[in-house]
Amino acid sequence: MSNQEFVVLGQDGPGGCCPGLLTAPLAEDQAVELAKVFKALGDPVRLRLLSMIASRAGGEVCVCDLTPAFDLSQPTISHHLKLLREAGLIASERRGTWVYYRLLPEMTDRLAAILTRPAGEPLPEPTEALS
Amino acid sequence: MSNQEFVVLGQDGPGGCCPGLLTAPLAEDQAVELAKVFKALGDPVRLRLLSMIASRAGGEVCVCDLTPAFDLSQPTISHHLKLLREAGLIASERRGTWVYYRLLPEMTDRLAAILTRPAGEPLPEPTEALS
DNA sequence: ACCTTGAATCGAAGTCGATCGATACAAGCA
DNA sequence: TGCTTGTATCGATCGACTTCGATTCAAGGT
Repeated sequence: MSNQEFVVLGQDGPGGCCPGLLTAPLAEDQAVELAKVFKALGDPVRLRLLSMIASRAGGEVCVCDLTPAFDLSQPTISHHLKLLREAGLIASERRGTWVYYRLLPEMTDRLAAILTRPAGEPLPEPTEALS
Repeated sequence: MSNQEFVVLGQDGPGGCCPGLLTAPLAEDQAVELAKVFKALGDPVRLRLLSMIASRAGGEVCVCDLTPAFDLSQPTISHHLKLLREAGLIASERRGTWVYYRLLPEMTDRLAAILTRPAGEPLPEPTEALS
């Protein structure tokens, strides 16, 4: 593990919280960081992995339970889990022979906040059919 | 326009709303559909485009205002706008010589809901440092 | 020590995606 | 009609991504 690059995202200096994406033009740096996380979510396999991990009672899933749920090789699943981990969406812990993954809800919370518009958005026309 | 494929996402049969991603294991079909939208968000240029469109007072932006904001060719910007449009995130309308884009808040609202966990999530350990 | 099982890493192969220049299409104006 | 400007499409290039088999690493058990 040398030049691996993990997503940290903003930190929202004390006082200010969640610039928003839908309210201000989003600086290039923030766009690059955010895109990494969304890119991690932009694959059906990873979405299902995340969903299986997040929805598990107890909050943890053994890789040995995830791998057989897909028609993919074990290295491929491991690769996808690594991408989700580097995106800051999940964390892993080894206990004995097995490795357990769990959701990092801070990241999904942050994404949800970023995609939420601040209540009374003007909404130019209610539902004018466009292209 | 023949075999273009636009994302419609779920429709949430009458009564049930927003399965959630974080609460249930997410079926393969839904994962494929959702992944298309997140993939559209998984690029810094598209995130900035979406942000510029969404945060614009009046709700509309002319392409002629978007293109010069990037160090990219006009066909490239047009391509990114097309992907955002096919993902159901924005819509376009031609008025005379110019084409205007606006946000489709239904999709961002849906994504925000999908990423929101249902209030009292157990949260196994408060903040135990993992890998 | 050796072997077995679970998981990660390592190349390699094939596909997908971002970007460009060239070109086509749309709309207004001379 | 032709010219000009704004936008979309086309075809090609090049890098990134998904997937695999083979291998390596980690931990236990014999």
